[in-house]
Amino acid sequence: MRKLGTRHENLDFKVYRELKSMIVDRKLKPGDKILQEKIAREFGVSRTPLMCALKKLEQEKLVQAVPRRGFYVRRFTREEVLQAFELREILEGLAARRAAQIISPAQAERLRGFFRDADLSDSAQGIKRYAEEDRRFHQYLIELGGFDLLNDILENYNIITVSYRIDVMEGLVRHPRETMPEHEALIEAIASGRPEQAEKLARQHFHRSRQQLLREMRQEKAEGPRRRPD
Amino acid sequence: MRKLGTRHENLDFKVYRELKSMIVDRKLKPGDKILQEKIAREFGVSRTPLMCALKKLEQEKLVQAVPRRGFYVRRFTREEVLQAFELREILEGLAARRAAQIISPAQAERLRGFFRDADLSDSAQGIKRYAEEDRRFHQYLIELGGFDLLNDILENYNIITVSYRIDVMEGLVRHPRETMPEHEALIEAIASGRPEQAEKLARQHFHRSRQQLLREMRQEKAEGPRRRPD
DNA sequence: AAATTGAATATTGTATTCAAACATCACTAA
DNA sequence: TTAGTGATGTTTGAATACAATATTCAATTT
Repeated sequence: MRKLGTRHENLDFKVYRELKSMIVDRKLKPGDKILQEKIAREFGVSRTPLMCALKKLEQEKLVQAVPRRGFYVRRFTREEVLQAFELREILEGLAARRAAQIISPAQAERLRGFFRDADLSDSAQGIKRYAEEDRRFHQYLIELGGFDLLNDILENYNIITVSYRIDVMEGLVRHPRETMPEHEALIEAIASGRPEQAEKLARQHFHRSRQQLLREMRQEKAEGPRRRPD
Repeated sequence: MRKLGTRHENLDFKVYRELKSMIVDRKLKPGDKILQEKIAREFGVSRTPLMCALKKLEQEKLVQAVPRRGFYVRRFTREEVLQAFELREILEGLAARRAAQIISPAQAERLRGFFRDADLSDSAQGIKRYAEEDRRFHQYLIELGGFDLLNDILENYNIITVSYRIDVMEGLVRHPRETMPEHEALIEAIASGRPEQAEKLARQHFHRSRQQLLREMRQEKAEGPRRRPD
């Protein structure tokens, strides 16, 4: 006695998902103006649900609304990317700790399966696969934490997506050969139920990536900051 | 050459703010159905901007949307309140650390002004004032951290609002006489620029509140869980 | 009486419409 | 040439309109 309208999915949500993936997949590029009429026609909906979807994306900071002028795909600043990493350091640290506390044997087995046959060469293919596995791994880790609010936050603020917005190595900040041992140690700490160790390792993992990112940014800045087209 | 439409504030945002404060102030109570026609008439707007505002509030989890049935004011579960505290423990810990790193003399002075002439008696008036000061203090602390993303998250997820949703002592989990010394120590650690100490104290502060909350919840459950009118 | 049906009514989700704000561009004046 | 001005066309923000779905409640059946 409660599965009435449930199943039904409103148009605006579909539009929201579609648009979001277009932005994440770079089909819409930072700075692009969102032509409502055009997108609405493409999606075969009116501007009403599109507008709603855009407002949602605005809240997530994927698009920027300028009143009376329209919506633009947002560009993340260096500062924001850094902040995303800083947040992940503590939030995924927390998730790792909780995961280690409540993990089931079946989950531990699945967790240990990650990166099992990773290709650590420098091939483009290998890097790409590793980057994908990296995302899946972190996603699963957060899931394991069972912290709904945390989950929502990371999801809605695209914290993770932002983290892969570096322009080299498929968004990876460090080379697989460097992060692989860290992943293995973290997996083992969680799978074997050692919360303190898991949290420490997760934080270390992000901390190192953040330091690396900082170094790169400083270097980039020193080399002469390219003008971004406003 | 960029302050064109800026200044203008769309209707849906005004409606959003108005509705949000109605919910936070309990003019709309958990479980209440939101009658769009009625609210729109009251606010003197059409349903279009109201709908948009409701979608925003849905994303923040202040209201729940049931497709084809409407929007309802959400009730926060005990679990959610606990999770809010758990998050604040680490997020405000981080904010405190950063605040201590970058605080200016003027800010330090303002910070030291908090709770200066707090009324620590048991009078309803005193408790209320203290609760208000508590909110302002934590708000300022987060501001001082200068962590925009963190700010947004705490704001948008109503993490702080949820924390004051306890039904006793104006939402305070512990008595002012107990928290006052903790506040003082934390203020001093930040104002005098001791990041590690500040983070430790902030986390301790929340940890204790969370433990207290847990105790109360267990007790309440043991005494017999009251049916909530569903 | 309790359950079921189904028309009447209300509400929702979306499309359409419209006025006001903004962009564009040709034209004028310095 | 360049800055300013106004005519013209777009785009936005919001109201209204409307079809689909949900709710209500009286009438009917069991």
